Amino acid sequence: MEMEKVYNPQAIENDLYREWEESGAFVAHRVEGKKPFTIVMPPPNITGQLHMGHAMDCTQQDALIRYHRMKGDPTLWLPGTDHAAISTEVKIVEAMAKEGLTKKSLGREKFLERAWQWKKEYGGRIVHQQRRMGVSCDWSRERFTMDEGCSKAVREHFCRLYEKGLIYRGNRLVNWCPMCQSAISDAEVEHKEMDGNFWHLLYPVKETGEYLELATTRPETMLGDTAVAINPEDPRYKHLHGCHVVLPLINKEIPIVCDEHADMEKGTGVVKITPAHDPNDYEVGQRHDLPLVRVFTYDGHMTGSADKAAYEEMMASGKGSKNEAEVLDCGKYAGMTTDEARKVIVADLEALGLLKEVEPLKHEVGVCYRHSKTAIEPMVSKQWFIDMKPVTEPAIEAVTSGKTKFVPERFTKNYMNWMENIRDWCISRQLWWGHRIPVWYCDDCGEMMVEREDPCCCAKCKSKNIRQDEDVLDTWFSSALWPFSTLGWPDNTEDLKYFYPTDVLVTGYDIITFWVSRMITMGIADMEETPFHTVLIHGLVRDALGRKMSKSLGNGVDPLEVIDQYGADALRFSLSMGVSPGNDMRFSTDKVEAARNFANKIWNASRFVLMNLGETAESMEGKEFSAADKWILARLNDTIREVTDHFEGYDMGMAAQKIYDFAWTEFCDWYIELSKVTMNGTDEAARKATCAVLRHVLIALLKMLHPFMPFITDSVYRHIPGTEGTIMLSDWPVAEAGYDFAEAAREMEGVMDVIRAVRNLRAEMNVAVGKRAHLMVRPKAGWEHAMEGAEEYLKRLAWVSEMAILEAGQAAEGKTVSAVSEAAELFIPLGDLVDLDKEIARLTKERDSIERDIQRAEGKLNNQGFLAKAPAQLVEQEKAKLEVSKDKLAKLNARIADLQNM
RNA sequence: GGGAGCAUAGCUCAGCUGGGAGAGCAUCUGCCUUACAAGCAGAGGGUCACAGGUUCGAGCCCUGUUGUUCCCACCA
Repeated sequence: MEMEKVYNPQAIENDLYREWEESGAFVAHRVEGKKPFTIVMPPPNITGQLHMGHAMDCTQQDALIRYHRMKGDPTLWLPGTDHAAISTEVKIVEAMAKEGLTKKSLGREKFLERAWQWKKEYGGRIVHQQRRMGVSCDWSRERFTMDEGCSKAVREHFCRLYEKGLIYRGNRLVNWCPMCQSAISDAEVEHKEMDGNFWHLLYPVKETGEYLELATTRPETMLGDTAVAINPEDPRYKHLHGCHVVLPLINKEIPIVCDEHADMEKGTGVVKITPAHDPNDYEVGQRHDLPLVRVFTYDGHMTGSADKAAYEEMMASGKGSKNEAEVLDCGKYAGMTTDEARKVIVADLEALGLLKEVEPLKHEVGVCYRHSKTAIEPMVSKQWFIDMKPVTEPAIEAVTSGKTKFVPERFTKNYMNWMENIRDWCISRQLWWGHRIPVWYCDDCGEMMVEREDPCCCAKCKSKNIRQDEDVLDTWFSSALWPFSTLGWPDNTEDLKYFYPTDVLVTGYDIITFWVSRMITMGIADMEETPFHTVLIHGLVRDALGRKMSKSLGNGVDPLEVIDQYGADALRFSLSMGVSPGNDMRFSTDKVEAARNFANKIWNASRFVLMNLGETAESMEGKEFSAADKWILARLNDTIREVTDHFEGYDMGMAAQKIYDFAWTEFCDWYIELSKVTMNGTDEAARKATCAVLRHVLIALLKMLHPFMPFITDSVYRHIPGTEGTIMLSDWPVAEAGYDFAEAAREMEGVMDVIRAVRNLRAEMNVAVGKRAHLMVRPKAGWEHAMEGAEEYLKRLAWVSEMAILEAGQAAEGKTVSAVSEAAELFIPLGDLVDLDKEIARLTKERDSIERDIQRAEGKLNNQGFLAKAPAQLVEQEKAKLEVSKDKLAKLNARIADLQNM
C-alpha cells in the first residue's frame, strides 16, 4: 500500500479497531504461574455520552493496559456500565413528561420496562463511543451493574452485612431531595454559598412575659419548633430555666431547654429547635426527648390536614414506628411551597411585631448533586443504613499500611479525612430504577425477612400476604462491589481467583469519597483483601479558559467531533502529553492540533524509513555503525529506560513527553538528517548499517508510542519489512547494553554542536541555504577524532561546501566570521561580505557572556564552603567548565584583536 | 472553621532525591534543503507571586503573607 503524504486517520481507525477486536487481541487469558495485570474500568453511566473526562480516563487506562500487554503480562481491562439509579430515573421521567406520562400513571412495572429499553438504547451508545477512542478492553467480559451476576452480588452483600448486624432500618433525619423525591446520602449533598437572611424573631416567654430574641435562616420551619434552647451557663437566661415560650402564629407552648448546642457567643445565644428539619436540632431533640414535628411534605410543600390525617391513620393502624415524626396541619400555610411559606410567615410575624430585624447573610446551603439548584431539606424518614464504623477501620488500615497507595500521595489525606469522620451510609432510595432492597414484610404477622432468593411466603406464619420493600439501593451500593462482582463474586470463579485483587484503579479525584473509599471498604469486607494496590488519580478536563466543562455553560467539547476532525490518536496524545497526575488540565484544540501534527510527523518519518528500506528487513547483526548510528542508538536506550520508568511510576504524561522529544528532535530533526549522509553515500556496508538502525529505532519508537497512539503506530508497523502481526502484541522495547555507545555519542554531540554553531553563524550573517560556504575548523584538544569524521555531516546539515581542518595554532586565512563551540573553533571566509565592525560587535557580545560564565564559576570555586561541602564530582565539573570557558575567552580575545588589526 | 492544590516566557503548562531555568502555542528572521510547509533552520522573551529562614548553593526544603481553585465541616 502506498503511503499518502499526509496521515489520514479516518482511513484506518475504524477498520483497524474492528480487526483488533475480532482477532481476540483484547481478550484476557489466565496464564498459570504468571502475575496478571488488571484494571476494572470505572463504569460510565448509561445516561451519559462520552465526554472529555471519559476520554482522558480511558486514554490513561488504555496506555497502562497496552504497556503491560506488551510487557507480556496477562492483561485484563474489564469494561462495563453503571445503571446510575437517580440520574437515569430523572432522565426517563423527563422523557416521559414530554409524552404526558408520570411514574404514577405508568406504574412500576411499565416504568421498569421503559428503563430497560433506555438502557439498551443508551448503554450501547457510550460503549460504541469508547471504541472510537481505541480502548483495548476485554469486551467479552463486559458487565452492567444491574446484570444478573452483579445483582446477585448486591443481594449477597446486603444479606451478609445484614447478618453481621451492619445494616439496619431506622427512622432518621436524612438529606431529602424534593426534586428526586428521595433520600440521598451525605456524599451526595453539595454545599453552595447562597444569599440569605438572618431573620431575628421574638418569641414571648409564657412565665415572664418577656420576649426572647433568636435568629434563624429558615423561618418557615418555625411551625415545627418543639423547643427553644439556651446554654445552661448563659447568665442572661438563668432565670428562664424551666420556663416556656409560646410559639407565635400557632400559639403553641414549647419548653426552653438547656443545651450545649446553644452558643453564648453567637447572636443572642438563643436557638429555636426544629428536630424534624435540622440535623443539629435533631440531636438536641434526641437529648431532651423532644417531639418531632414535620411541617414539610416530601415534595417540598407545607403539610396540611390531609397529611395529618394520613399520619394519624398510619399510627392508628400500628404501622408507624415509635420514632415517627408527627405531622402538623399548617393551616393557612398548608400546600404552599416552602419558599412561599417563608415569605408569608415572615410577613405575618412582622405584622405581629415579632420580627425584630432582617440581616442579610451569605451562607452555605446544601443542594442535591443531581439537581444543583434544589436545596436539600433535612427530613425525618424511614430508611436503610449501613453502620460504617466497623467496616471502615480495616479500610483505613489498608491505606495507612500501604496495601493501597494513592498516586499522587496527597490524595491519601482526602481519603483519610472522609474515612476518619465516616457516618452511617443511607443506602435506600425512593426510586424504582435500581436494585430493589431484598427485604420482605409480612402483612399478617409483621415479620421482616432479608433473603437471597425471593421468598414465596412468610417465614414465620407462612402467610402469602408478603410484600417486598418498595425502595431501591443507592447506585454506589453496587458500584462498591464492582472490582469483584464483575469477576464473578459471590461465586468463586476462575477469573475471581486469578484476577482479584486487581492492580490499578484509575479515576478522578471527584469520586474518591463516593466510590474509591467504598470499593476499598467493601472489597475488604467481602473479599478480605483490598481491591487494588494503586489508585491513580487524575484531574478534571477543563475548557480552554479553565472552567469545568458543563452542559449548562455549553462549553463542553464532544470527543467524537475531535476524533472526526483530528483522529483518535491525536485526541489521546493531547490528553496525555504533559499532563501530571492529579492535576486538572485544560483542553484546547491547539493541543489537539499539535498532537495531530506529531502524528503526521511520525507518519512521514516512517515514510522516509520505509522508502529507504524497500523490501528489506535489514538486521542489526554484525554491522559497523557510523558515529550518527551509534549516537541515536545510545539516545534510544536512554529514552527506553526513561519511558519505562515513567510508566512504572504511572506518570504517563512524562512518558509521552519523552517519546515526543525523542521522536521529533532526536530522531527526525537530527538522526534522519544525519542518516542521509550514508544513505546517499556510496559505502554499501554503511548504508546497510544505517538502514538497520533506521528500522530498529523506528520500531522501538513506534512501540513506545503505541500505548498513546495505537492506530498510527500499528498501521505503520505493519508496513515495516520483517514485522509480523500487530504491534499491540509485540514486545515492549528493551535497552540493550551493547548499544550504549557513550564515547561515540559524546563525539557526535560535539559534531552536532559545531553544526549548530555554523547554522547560527550563517543565520546571523544572512547567508542563504543555497549559498554553500567554505568552513575551517580548528578542533580543541581531544576533539580531533570527532572533527575528522565531521565533514560529510557538516556538508549536509550546515550547507558547507568543503571543510578544512586547521592545526592547533594555525591561523585562518583571509576575512572570516568565526564561532567557538565546545569542540572546535570555526571560521567561514566571507570575503567582502564581512562587515568587520558588525563581526567585532557580535564577538564582543559573545565574549561578555563568557566572561559572566567565568565570573560565576570562579565565584563558586573561590568559595571555601563550596569546595569543602559540595560533592567532589561537582567541584571537578565546575573546574572543567571554567577551563573550557577560559579557553573560549582567550580564543575570542585573540580573534577580536586579529579583526581589529585588519 | 479544618485540609489540599495552584502561582515559572505573551498564553497553556513541565521541571525527578536541592547543583548553571524547559516544551508546545504565539511572535520575529530566513528557507518549498527530493519524509514531512501539519514542515526546516535561526532568534527574541522569565527578580520561577511576595517576605523571611535553612544551606557552600533554593524554582525545589522550612515559616509567614497575598491571590486563586477545590475538598471536607451542623455555625442557629
